Amino acid sequence: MAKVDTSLVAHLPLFAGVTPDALDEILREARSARYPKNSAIFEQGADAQSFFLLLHGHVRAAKTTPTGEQIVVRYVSPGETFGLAMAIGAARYPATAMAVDDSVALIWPTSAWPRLVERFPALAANTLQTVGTRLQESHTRILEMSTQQVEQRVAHALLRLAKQSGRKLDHGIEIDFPISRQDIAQMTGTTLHTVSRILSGWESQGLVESGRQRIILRDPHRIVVLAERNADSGAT
Amino acid sequence: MAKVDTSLVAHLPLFAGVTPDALDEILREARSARYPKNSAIFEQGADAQSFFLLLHGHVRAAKTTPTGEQIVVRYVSPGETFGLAMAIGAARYPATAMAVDDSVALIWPTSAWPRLVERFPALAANTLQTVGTRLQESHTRILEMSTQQVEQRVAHALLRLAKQSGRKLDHGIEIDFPISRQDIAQMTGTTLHTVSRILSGWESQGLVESGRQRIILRDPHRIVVLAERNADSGAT
DNA sequence: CAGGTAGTTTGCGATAGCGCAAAACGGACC
DNA sequence: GGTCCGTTTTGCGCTATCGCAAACTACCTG
Repeated sequence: MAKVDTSLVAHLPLFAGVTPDALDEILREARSARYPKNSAIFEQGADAQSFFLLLHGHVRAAKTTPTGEQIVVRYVSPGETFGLAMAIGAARYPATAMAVDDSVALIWPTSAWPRLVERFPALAANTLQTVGTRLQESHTRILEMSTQQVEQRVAHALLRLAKQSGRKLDHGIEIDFPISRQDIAQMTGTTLHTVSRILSGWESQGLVESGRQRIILRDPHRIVVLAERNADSGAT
Repeated sequence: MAKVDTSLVAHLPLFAGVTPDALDEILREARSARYPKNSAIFEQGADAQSFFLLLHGHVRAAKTTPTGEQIVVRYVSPGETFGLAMAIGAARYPATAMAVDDSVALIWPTSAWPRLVERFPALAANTLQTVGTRLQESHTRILEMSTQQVEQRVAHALLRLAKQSGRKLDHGIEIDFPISRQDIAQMTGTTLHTVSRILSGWESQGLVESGRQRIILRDPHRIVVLAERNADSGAT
């Protein structure tokens, strides 16, 4: 089993308060794997045999309804964990994970979790923190879906993506993994048609520049204004 | 400080794997308080000085936008914790908690949490479990808001309330705390008007019986059917 | 028991956004 | 360099749901 370089992960929130020796021991239980762009990492409903720490790339977690509609739960960035079904005592994955870019992740067998937590209680505390934060974000998303119009929700979604995975350009911020209109629709609870219309509108105003699975925020500041504007304070 | 009866709480998930002695020690750090119906327990944005375990009654957690709109995050039932801001490392409460019925809760100072977790790691693991479950539920709610029509969402919401806090009647299930049309609207991302129309419709079909802050599911089974029917499989 | 307040019902327009359809576009692969 | 497939754009009609307004009703209070 290839040795994982501790220095790459030691600073992550997951390992806060874990001694180097302990970290070494934790990493010895992991293996790493490479996932090519567009490959599935696990499927919703499958046995949760592993949990993951993303090292490189980007992963999309999506939930599917019985009728086949999907929503994007989140995009995972390097340094974040995913597939933590055991954290909620679930035997099966509640969502599907797919690499949207060539990606590399550390993988632990789910069965190792109870033992690791027992030996290193900080792991549970740290994981609680990140899961709690995600719960928060989830509630914010529900609030937005309940109270805002589609345009504002799309604005918020893009700003969040830019913050989380934005690559700074000379003039603007580019979301640095491939993302389609459909993906954005699935993050905001709308349709790809509506997203397309909105982006077209923004493009003609110089707010964004976008193409096939590619979005650049050309004027983040004005997008922030859009995002915060409440529904009725609009055009004259 | 009044002694809390351990036998009342020993079986709760929060204390799974905690020895009676340890439980005793944990409870010694808590006090209990009574909250009359419609009184605020804490306000969104206030310093998170305490966390809570509900013993009796029902508590509504709601989040408010800058513009004053509200959503109901959840209803807390006896045996559940709330106000766990520290779990996510937040210094302020992210929502407002209000007793919807005369309620009693155990209260720990937030400052006690790190010490308790250190002495009793099972607390962190157990809390992780419940927070994880809530995250799951949150995602389900987002999925519903994204893919279902208002009527289905209301059906799901009522069924969930009935399961969580339903009182079985001779013929039907009554939600056993006061809940308004507005509350249901805030759980499902719609308006009280639309909820009222939907309930009126259901009432005329004998699905529910309802009045001022009171709802009885008279025919849960048919409501399940409504909830699961997808949008286009409707009337002829 | 009268009056007031908070919750509920209902009608009636207005509209944001959906759903369908078709065309344009851009890459990737042969 | 041509072909093919997935993505994006755009038009157009439709409708679920909102928003406002007004009337109604149940309960609480004095």
